[in-house]
Amino acid sequence: MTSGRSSRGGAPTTEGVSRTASAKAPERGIPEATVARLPVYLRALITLSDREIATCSSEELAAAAGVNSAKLRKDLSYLGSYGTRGVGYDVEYLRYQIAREIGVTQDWPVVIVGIGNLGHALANYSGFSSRGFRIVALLDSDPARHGEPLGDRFIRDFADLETIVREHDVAIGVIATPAHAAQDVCDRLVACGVTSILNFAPSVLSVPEGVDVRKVDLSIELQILAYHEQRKSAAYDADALTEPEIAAAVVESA
Amino acid sequence: MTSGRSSRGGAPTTEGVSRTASAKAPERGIPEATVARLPVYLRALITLSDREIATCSSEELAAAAGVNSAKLRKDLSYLGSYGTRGVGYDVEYLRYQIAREIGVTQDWPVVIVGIGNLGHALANYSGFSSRGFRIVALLDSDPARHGEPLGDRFIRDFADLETIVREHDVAIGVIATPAHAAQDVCDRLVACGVTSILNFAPSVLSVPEGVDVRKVDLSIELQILAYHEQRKSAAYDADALTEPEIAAAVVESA
DNA sequence: CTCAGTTTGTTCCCACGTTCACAAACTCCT
DNA sequence: AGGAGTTTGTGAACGTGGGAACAAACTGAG
Ligand SMILES: NC(=O)c1ccc[n+]([C@@H]2O[C@H](COP(=O)([O-])OP(=O)(O)OC[C@H]3O[C@@H](n4cnc5c(N)ncnc54)[C@H](O)[C@@H]3O)[C@@H](O)[C@H]2O)c1
Ligand SMILES: NC(=O)c1ccc[n+]([C@@H]2O[C@H](COP(=O)([O-])OP(=O)(O)OC[C@H]3O[C@@H](n4cnc5c(N)ncnc54)[C@H](O)[C@@H]3O)[C@@H](O)[C@H]2O)c1
Repeated sequence: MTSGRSSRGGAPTTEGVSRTASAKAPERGIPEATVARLPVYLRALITLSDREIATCSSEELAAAAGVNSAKLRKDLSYLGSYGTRGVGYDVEYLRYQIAREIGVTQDWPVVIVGIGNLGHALANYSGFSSRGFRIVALLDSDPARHGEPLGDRFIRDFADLETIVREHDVAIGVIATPAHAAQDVCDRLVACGVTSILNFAPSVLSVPEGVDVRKVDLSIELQILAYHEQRKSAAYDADALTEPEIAAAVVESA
Repeated sequence: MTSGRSSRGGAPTTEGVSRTASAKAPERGIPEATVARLPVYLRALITLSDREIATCSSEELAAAAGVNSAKLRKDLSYLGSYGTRGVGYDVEYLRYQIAREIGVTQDWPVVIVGIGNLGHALANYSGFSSRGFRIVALLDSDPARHGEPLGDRFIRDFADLETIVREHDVAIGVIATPAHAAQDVCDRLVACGVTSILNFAPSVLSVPEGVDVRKVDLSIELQILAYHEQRKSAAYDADALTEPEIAAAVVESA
């Protein structure tokens, strides 16, 4: 296999270059910004699919996904040429191609660690399973919680982690413990072979090379909103000046 | 002080321009990427402060925040010159300056709409109030939930939204309803005068100019992890096949 | 077949963000 | 005071991402 060549859109002239992808190695790598948008496109396509729409233009899909159509086309071009000029994209076909590229045609086993307020909400969340993720275990270190039924599972001892990860070949872990426990839990997950971590705790995790961490931080999101909110008020308040400049500005405007 | 120009990075020559901030108006604007990191620095500083550390270098603070020290210094330089060369930064002073810049020295009233699984977790979350955000109302459209006690509040009718927003001068709203209700809730929030929205529902919200929306989307985060996870396996699996080859591969594997 | 109309895939250019590297500014020791 | 050592603030190089614009590739009518 891998014989086809077929000259992809990428580097056209630099065919059988022998040097080992010096410095710049795009090598089928999709830009991170594009990867982050593919799930959005996928969701939009599923919506169109549910409405039994067979075909759509980049303009329509872009509108549904809330992005610029040029950006959408460029994003999709990284995956290949799945559209037809003059026509548009076949919804089902494109949907499958994006799902395959992201990797959600297969099922990903996931463990959740820390079943408190947030962990309970996550465990009850149906959007998990409907998008290719299967919760194989809910783990907590608190013995008082062990055995508690939740969704279609029971809360289990965090000490069982290694057994579970091995048994189900778990690659993705979710951390929903307090911040002070997060690094420790993270280390244990990594030690068991988990290589992707979604962290809800407000703490900076350090992991070895090859392990991906993404964080979801509510406080940060709110603080970003607060920053912009403050600037909106300041706009008519006092044109956003630093304190020392205020005096000077007053003089100028006079 | 200051006043002496000192040639800021921004537009130096375009001093007292009369045109209304045409097109490019950096005008003391802090880069978005920097704004997103300031809360992380703030958290790191609070940790240092709790440990009664009075001073820190950019190197130390950067390590605590999980970023490059050059990036940290550049980020801080947008706020002003709050460090001392040869010494470092005063923890308390810098902490206050960042908090002020973000706007968390004041208290921001927040409403949460949709008190289901996620809404309950958010309502119980202590990290809200400890970071300058005060939940002034928990709203749900389901009459069965009205009056239910939660944290130090009760769940109230979504219809009360306008009264509450006016009374508390709420600028920030959190949406935790199902996706199909999100746009409607968003419109109602905006109509009442809310200008910043944090959206947990997996849907694209459209808002008028001047309203900020940030989304937190668990599924997207997991799908991004899945993408990278898939590439990790593919690396030694089959060197990344092109589409036409997939069909062949599938046949082979059968 | 040809031509007009449509829509994709790609190129080009600009803006933004990251990192390096170094002068400027400070402390401390002699 | 002066010089060695330290650390900030920033200019410049580099890389990534976004958007306009257009050639290429398709459809369908005449
Ligand atoms: N609740 C929210 O809405 C919310 C929002 C944003 C972020 N967060 C963050 O998510 C995390 C969890 O929040 P929460 O409200 O669910 O807290 P919580 O205290 O309700 O739950 C934490 C759970 O983790 C368990 N735990 C503690 N140490 C553990 C360990 N070493 N191993 C395994 N389990 C352990 C505890 O037994 C508890 O059940 C916190 O870091 C919080 O800051 C929560
Ligand atoms: N539960 C999770 O862990 C989780 C994780 C990520 C994203 N989400 C998303 O967050 C949202 C909420 O999830 P959930 O699990 O809490 O769902 P849920 O069904 O448990 O709760 C939704 C709540 O919203 C209320 N509601 C419905 N329509 C409303 C309206 N028009 N106005 C006001 N309230 C209304 C319902 O009465 C219900 O109480 C969903 O969009 C979900 O996809 C949830």
